[in-house]
Amino acid sequence: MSLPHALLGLLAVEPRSGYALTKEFIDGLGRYAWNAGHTSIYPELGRLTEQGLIEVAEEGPRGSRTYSITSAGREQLRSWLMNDPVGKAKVRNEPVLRMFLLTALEPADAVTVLRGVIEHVDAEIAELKRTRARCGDEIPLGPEGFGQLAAEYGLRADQTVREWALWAIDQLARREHPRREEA
Amino acid sequence: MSLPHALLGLLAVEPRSGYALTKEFIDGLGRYAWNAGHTSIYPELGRLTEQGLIEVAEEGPRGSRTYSITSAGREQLRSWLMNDPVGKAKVRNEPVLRMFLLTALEPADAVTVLRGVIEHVDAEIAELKRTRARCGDEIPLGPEGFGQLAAEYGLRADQTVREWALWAIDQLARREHPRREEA
DNA sequence: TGTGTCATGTAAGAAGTTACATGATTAG
DNA sequence: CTAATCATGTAACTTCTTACATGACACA
Repeated sequence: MSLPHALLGLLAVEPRSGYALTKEFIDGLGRYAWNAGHTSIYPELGRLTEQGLIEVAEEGPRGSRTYSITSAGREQLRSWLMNDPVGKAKVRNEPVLRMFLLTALEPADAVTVLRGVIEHVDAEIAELKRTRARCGDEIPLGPEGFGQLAAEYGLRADQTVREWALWAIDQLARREHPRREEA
Repeated sequence: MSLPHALLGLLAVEPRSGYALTKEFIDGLGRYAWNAGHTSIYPELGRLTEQGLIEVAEEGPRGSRTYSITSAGREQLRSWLMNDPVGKAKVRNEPVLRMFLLTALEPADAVTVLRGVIEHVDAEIAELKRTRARCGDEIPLGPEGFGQLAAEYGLRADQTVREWALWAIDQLARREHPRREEA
């Protein structure tokens, strides 16, 4: 269960409301790392507040509450990130699962899907490049820097998928050679 | 919920018992794509059997049942893979989440973690390369081919993480320049 | 005044994890 | 005969998703 850590991490970078955090999950973290809806986020913010790891820093217009991380929260986050040194963490990645299962399809079908994958990552790559161009070369500190590290990872991950998909198409084409008329 | 599809995919490649499927999740699919324990797998096999998507092909020694996919199951899998053309699938990847949250740490701490990440992927890369060397250059059909596509993806993904981590360390070093004595 | 976005919440049900439990077979 | 692995299962608990629900504020 990493949701509380994800929230602590986001709040460590910048205080935010539950609503803002939800949006961050939808189009930031959620794409590559961890997705969550507002119905998990709000109750979790309540629990973290009870535990003294975050606190309400400000109450705004429509009953909105801006949360910020406490020093206890920062310590907790740090110990989570520094201890248990990578490895046994759990992965649940549907796009990757789909790629792995492609071998169960007829090669021709698999190639069709792979072409779709390439189209999709191409669109994402273009978008990430546009974002990066806006920020220029220097990596700012704070919230922008955060997005920058993540965006760079996203870009590289997408490019890797792209190249792998091209390689896979080539492999599948070779397999199709021997028997062209198989149903 | 992709577990049933993951099971259909594995059984489409080769009939297996629940026990064998569980092992596949632990050291195959589970690392990059989708993890599941035997306590989710066995009940799901029951449900898939009821739905006629898989069937018991053989009963072995210790009450073991070898399942195989039915043609209905194959169709179901195909339509899942071919339709909804990538995109909105859900990701929940703890290792990646950890990487994203690194910006919330002191640069020095972040670098420590990143070094650990590099060590970890180095070990994994070495292992995958050994596996690939055993199989040689040609990609066999069937179960081995399946593992091969996945292994190639794993290798490329790990190498991407490795390079990104090096890049990130460099970025963090630059941030540290201006103020060396910050706590 | 009404449509859209902001902002939060509850509740039921599905899915997944952890702990517990059992017994067969194999290798030493 | 004993430990390890094979092989499956149940039950309680936690977590997540989906559907439902409400109201404030902004803009046209």
